[in-house]
Amino acid sequence: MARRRQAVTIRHVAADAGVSLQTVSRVINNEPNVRPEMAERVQASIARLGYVPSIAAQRMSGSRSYLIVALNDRERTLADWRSRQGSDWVNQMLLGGMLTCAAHGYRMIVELVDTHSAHIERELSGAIAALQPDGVILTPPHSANPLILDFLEKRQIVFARIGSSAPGPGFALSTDDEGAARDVTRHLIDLGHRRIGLIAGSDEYEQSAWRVAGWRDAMAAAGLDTAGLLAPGDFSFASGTRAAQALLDLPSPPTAIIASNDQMALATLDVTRERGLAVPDALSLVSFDDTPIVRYTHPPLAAVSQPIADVSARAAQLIIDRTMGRPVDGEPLVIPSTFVPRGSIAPPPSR
Amino acid sequence: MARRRQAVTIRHVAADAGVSLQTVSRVINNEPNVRPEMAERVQASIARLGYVPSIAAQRMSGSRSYLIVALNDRERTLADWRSRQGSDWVNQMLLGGMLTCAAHGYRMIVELVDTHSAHIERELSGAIAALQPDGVILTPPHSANPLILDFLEKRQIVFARIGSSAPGPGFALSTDDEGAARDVTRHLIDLGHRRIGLIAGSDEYEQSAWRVAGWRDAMAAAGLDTAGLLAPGDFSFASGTRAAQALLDLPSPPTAIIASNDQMALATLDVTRERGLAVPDALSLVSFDDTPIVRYTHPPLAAVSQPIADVSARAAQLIIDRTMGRPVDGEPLVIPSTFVPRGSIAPPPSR
DNA sequence: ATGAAAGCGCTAACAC
DNA sequence: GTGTTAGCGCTTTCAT
Repeated sequence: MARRRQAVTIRHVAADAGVSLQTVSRVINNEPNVRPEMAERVQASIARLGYVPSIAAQRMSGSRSYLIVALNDRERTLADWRSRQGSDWVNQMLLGGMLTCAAHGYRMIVELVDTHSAHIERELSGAIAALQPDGVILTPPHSANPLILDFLEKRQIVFARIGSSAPGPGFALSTDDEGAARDVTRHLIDLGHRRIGLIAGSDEYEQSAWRVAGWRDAMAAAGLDTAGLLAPGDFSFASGTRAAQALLDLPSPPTAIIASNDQMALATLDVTRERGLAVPDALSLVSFDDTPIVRYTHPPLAAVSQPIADVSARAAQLIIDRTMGRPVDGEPLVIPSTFVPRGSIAPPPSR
Repeated sequence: MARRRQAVTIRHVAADAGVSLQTVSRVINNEPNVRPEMAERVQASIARLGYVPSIAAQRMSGSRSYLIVALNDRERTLADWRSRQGSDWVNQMLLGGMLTCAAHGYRMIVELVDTHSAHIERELSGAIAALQPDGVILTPPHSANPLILDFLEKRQIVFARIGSSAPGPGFALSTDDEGAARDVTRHLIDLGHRRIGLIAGSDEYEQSAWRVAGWRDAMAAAGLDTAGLLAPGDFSFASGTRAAQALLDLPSPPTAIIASNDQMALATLDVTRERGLAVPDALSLVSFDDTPIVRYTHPPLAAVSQPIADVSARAAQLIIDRTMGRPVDGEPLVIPSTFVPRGSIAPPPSR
């Protein structure tokens, strides 16, 4: 194996510029107490030699590690990747996170941790100890896992919670799921729907409750009853099938269904097909997530699109700013989702 | 900002177990010259204290960095992520790569580098200097970029080339695109097709030429002419549209078209729709990649599915083995693609 | 404003 | 088999 030694070190730069290591270090880190002309000379040497600091060495000396860990749920992420159903959550997270990180010399590194693991603290602790990241971005359902939150808070690690709206330790960033659910429900009501069913997501996700709340809210505001119209689900296709069947078996079935994610919406679409129910003529259908495939189903599904890339970009930015010691607004951040109407919605069938 | 110091270091373990640092180090790295009972005692201390080595420190001392960089083309990857067309190349790469890495205490870290950049060596060099990875996994088109290959070889960095079949520096791993193209073409010929068009991919990708070769080969073996049936493309939707139009404008148009990727196949599907050509009755259509959405088009597209997860898992394994000093077979590796027949293929229309 | 010294956590090289 | 020493590349003290 090749001896791996840094080709160009701070020492080379210092020698080349005729200054001390310290001065070079100050220039690299934009620290004060360097005369402009000195700084310029050092910069020239850096450019000439093609010097890039080793993040391992920076980390070792007690400074930043320039690493941000994005913590995703192992089970769910792997299931998504294996099923190849086009879930692009991780892609969107990387899109926002990596670009923001790159702009500041940071790297984003994806870690999979099982939120149900009995040893979750050990797993997390291991990842932290090995990587020594400057910050951690939590994604649902980790964002609401008290074991993880406590651990990070205790260790004083800077972190962000994506999909959380509560204040508390760590930056909270959410996508206004309640508002989105309310808007969608209102949209359907405006189309003339009176019985609108909701297929809920897993309780483990905070979003699930918000979506239910938004739907309830809009229904109540319109004076509509929700009794029996809430079907439990867990984001899986199978649970979507069960929920859709339950809703459509109702004595007075809904004329519109909102599914809390795309997989359950696809399941619902399948159920309607089996029953010979036309979408959107006999049943309107809306989903959450807006993964790529819902644009290709027949009909394409109207969906709530969530700005995951924006959210993860903001999360990374907050962590970087905080790490750099810049003043940061720690208030919970809400980045609105958008409703994308497509062919799966229409006025209810006239009786 | 919180002072970031390792909570438990090798020193704590050594003290706890009553041995020297070196012995602990040997145990961590599974090195010889440690009596089983000693090793056991050390392991016990490690477990009790929850010790995990800092990879920064390991790197610093000239050992492994436990990092593998996966180098993807910046422009194309970002375009895929932004367009949200369900391209799951990166997901599949992470699936295979991350799991293999994790099994050996490694991490995979995605880097985006523009293969066309004038400063590509500088970009690469910066990433290497900052991260000091133990190995690099090249993806197309980087796998065939001589600037990158030379750079890595010169620096004696262990690397793998995904999508390359030529021997040479670095491990070559490919998916038998030529064989897959041959099989698909033969499949169509067996269905009765005589005029089979091919929409080629970008020249920048080695795969493009192989797919053409496989198609040519199968056509020749069946005594069929390919004159005029090869349409250039560059993997983009727009190029697919142009290519499909050119093929279908032929005096004697093909009864089947093979597109070198899903986007161009989708474009072809659109063109057929505009022209009122029924797929598969009037035209059979096959694509390469098998991204999630092609299962949801109407009709769903038959496609060549490539084992990206397997390939990246093998690539990571090769790098890790080599880094660990284990004997490794450096021969080019071929992991076959599989053809997934779906509703878009049928016998040609009878005249 | 600049430099010198010490040390981060770990492993290579060398003793014993 | 085990321990000791030196040093990786950088930043943090603390001098000057």
